[in-house]
Amino acid sequence: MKILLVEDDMNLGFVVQDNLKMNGYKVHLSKNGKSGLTAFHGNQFDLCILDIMLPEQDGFSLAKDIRKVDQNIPIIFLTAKSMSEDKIKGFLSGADDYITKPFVMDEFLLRIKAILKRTGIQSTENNGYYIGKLHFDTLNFKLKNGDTETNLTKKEAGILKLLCSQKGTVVERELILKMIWGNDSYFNGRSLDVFITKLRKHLSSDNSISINNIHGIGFCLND
Amino acid sequence: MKILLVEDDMNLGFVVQDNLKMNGYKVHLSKNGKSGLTAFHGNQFDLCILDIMLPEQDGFSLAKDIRKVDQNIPIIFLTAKSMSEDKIKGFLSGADDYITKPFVMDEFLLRIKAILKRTGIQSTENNGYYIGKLHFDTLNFKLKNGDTETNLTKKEAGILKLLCSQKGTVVERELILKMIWGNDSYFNGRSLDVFITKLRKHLSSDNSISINNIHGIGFCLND
DNA sequence: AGCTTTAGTTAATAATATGTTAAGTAGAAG
DNA sequence: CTTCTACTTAACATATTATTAACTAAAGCT
Repeated sequence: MKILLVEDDMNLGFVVQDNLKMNGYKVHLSKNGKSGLTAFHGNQFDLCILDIMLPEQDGFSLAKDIRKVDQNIPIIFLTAKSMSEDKIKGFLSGADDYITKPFVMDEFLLRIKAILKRTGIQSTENNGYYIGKLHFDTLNFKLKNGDTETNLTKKEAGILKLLCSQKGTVVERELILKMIWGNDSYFNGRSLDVFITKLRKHLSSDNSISINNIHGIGFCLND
Repeated sequence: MKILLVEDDMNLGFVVQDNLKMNGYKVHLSKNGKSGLTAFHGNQFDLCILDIMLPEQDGFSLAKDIRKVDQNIPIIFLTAKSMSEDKIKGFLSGADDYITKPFVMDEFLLRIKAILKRTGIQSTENNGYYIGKLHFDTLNFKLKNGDTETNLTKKEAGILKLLCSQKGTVVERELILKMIWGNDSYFNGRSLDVFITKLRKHLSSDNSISINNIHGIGFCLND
């Protein structure tokens, strides 16, 4: 049971992290939206806990970016007491909850348990994709073709996941750069091309699969 | 999806208005706070876009007046680059966002989409147009005629989108140049004409479609 | 008609974007 | 300290797209 925790106040962050660990959860702690998003792509989380007040990118906006990739992952927001309930509820989707700071840890743990139970029933966990006759195991970063397996690296898997989630339509370069690298500069851009080459090689065992470039826009996975 | 736009610079105002219309929003443009507020009372808007620097009443003050009537309507502020981030953030409530002038229209549209999604109002996204018996997929930059597809470039697609959004009426040269090239000063190049030629070729598979020139004014897409 | 401006088209040139391989780097693992 | 691994950067080859120039055609004006 893996949790992504994004909290800029490191003091609070460590306390929560320790508490969660003590209760059997694996926790990744990020201190801003950017590293949070990167972590999200490198791992398979079951739940996100996001502080709303973050430097640079606020929690709601981070949630939005996360939802681009995973529509179903539950998100719990941490809010300051001053924030009105109405306002918060406006941002919540069905899978979400929020808790007001300061909070009692026991209550927090109950909510986590509740929300995981709630979503555990309906969650159509997306642990993989079928691409042509290959199977992409997003959980273990593996590409399977019948009985042969290939291991993908974090970034390879991250990019492929993005492409899979939009199979058949264009995924813009900018989006990939933002999601996987957290920013967008010339050199990242070249790095992305290198990864595309690698992915093409990995996918070449089924030649009905292709990653097509749309010049000046982005890439599109087809099978 | 109705937007109230308050902007005293009419030049900018019209460009933004056209862009928004092109993307499926209904837009009311006011050039000062007073008429903006009047418009707000006479209509039901889903989003307000307010310039901060307005004659007489500034955007923040206008926002306050609007909030007296509707606490939840999202507001996006247009700010000059010179304004400090701190100062702006002081005025923002949770439902608000701001964007610095000059801005790229695409970014602006993304923000609007984001804020509308956040607030639960779903936008009627326009992913394509029918032109004669062709279909223009604006998401994937493709022109489809039955089973044959043509890829358009970014600029081709941009121009065609503009023409489609105003199908049957004239789109002024000036407007196209401003929207696609971002150049609202004098433009010597003949690039636009070259692109019109290219688009005509792309559309020639259905000869009921035509891009007509209105001498000295602009172009008009018909089918 | 004769002149001037605007538009249509094509081809050459310039500017950008992408594909690929290989060398460089930094951190983890041994 | 070495080795391995994932990733980044550099370098070069290609491909695609955009702009410009040149010429032709049409429209508007006196």
